[in-house]
Amino acid sequence: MNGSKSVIEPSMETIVSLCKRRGFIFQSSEIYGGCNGFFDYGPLGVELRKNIKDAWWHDIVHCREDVVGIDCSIIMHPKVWQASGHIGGFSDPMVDCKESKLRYRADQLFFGEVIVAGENIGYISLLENGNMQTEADEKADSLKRKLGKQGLLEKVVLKPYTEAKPHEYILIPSPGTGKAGSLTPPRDFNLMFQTYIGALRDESAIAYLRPETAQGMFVNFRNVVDTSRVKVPFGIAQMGRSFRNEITPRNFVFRSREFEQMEMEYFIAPDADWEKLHADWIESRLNWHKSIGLREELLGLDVHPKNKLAHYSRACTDITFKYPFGVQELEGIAARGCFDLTQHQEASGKSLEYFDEEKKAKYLPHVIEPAVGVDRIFLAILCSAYDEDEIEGEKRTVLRFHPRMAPIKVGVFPLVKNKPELVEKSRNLYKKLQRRWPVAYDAAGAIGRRYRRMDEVGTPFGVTIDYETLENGTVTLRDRDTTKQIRLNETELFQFLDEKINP
RNA sequence: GCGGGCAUAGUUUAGGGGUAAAACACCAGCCUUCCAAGCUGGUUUCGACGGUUCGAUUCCGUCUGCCCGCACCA
Repeated sequence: MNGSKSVIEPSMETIVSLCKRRGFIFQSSEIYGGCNGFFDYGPLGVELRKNIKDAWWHDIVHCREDVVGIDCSIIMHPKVWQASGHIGGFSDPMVDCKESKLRYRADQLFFGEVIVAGENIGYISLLENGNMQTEADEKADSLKRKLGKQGLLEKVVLKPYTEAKPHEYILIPSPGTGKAGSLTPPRDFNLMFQTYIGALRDESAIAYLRPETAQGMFVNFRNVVDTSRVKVPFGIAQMGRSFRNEITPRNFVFRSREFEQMEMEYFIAPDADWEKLHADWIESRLNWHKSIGLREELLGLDVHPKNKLAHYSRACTDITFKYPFGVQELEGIAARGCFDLTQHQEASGKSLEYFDEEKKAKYLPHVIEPAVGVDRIFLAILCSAYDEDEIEGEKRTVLRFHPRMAPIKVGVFPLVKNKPELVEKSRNLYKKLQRRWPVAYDAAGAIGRRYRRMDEVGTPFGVTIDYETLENGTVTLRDRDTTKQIRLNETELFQFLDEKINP
């Protein structure tokens, strides 16, 4: 009997099909053929999702003295995204080279016709720079010699790629490879989902769905400091939906266009030992993931090398998880310096400086940011919990969820359903349990079948009302992982469940 | 975004230019004193749109979705 630890590492196919079959996750808008990059959580999925979020909020906000929560609007002032850097390099039309896989800004990529003796013999292209005209004429000359053309070479007239005519896209060579035919037409490259505030589609009404929740904490830094008596070091936490338009959805809910983040900005003094604080948060977050049932041997750390850090980042370590499709980032813990507050202070013109009573000094705090995706944890929990074993020669599929995460905590069954006394007693117990936990009642089919149904959706406990219940009031409590049974009276049952289920 | 593969019931799959099938699952009933038992009955399927054809789920095209590489990304 396999009671303690999962050994199976399921395929994505297995997970996806289980999610569909048991109502954890459906494809969005499925009856219309699906909507790529979006997902719907079904009756069991919504419970698991809620358990993840509740656990995070409970452990990060309620169980700490130094963290408070906020909940910001998804649409914020467009200037927020200007200051954060999300609007910038990404709003211009882009050109991809299919061969070299390089991406260029269309307005920085120039091209020109090469005309010899009044006849077009081809095109040249180059990236914007100080002496492009000279470079262009050199390229034109070498093309002329390569093709062995005679006659007068005209000076190249350079135009940005944005002005190329549609028939020219396949004739213009890629600046990387020098070969024609691999450049795409200029395309708008949108990091963020764009929308309009108000009924009129006016340029001045452009707004964006947030691509991350973090900016909400920075923008509200002043408000929180002024109203909640927090003192550095302290954190502001938020969970909520974010949207990214530029990604390619892949790997089920791992990477989708609409996802839910749980983020915290932990503000510290500029002269604090940020490396130690960063390390503490990494350890604390790793332990948290273990506590909600992620398998230890599938968790890992990825320390980003200094030369690969984003410009606003001093250090970043990912907590990774070994998914069926590979080791991937689960949670990022970044030391972000004071980049964001500085940006918003400048852009808004409002002081975001914090006055430190102890130090008698004003400063912009630095920040440690643990940021994790709800959907990524969801998937990691499923992968950790999935197991197959054998009970008396029969194959069994079981989700070994931590009781705190299980969508349904207890299944209640009358041993047989054609004995009214058993049915009545179990309905009564079901109603009582229901007031405290999500529970399920099932009377259909043989008792073994009902146990297995509950195993497959990860219900940790089954309670069966049998003939002995009628005599002395005790019930059978069956454990999902071991399938062992014990007898308890009602008081003992509630006590037992309370200990196991609540953190 | 680029390249390749795939699309039949809730799931896994068979089939094939002429009334679409199996297993499991699910629902109802009977039976059942603890691990997917049995019996009876039942629900549900050719991703969408066009074309060829007397007739298309099957052949062709377009779209959508899914899977696998590469790129991008939390």
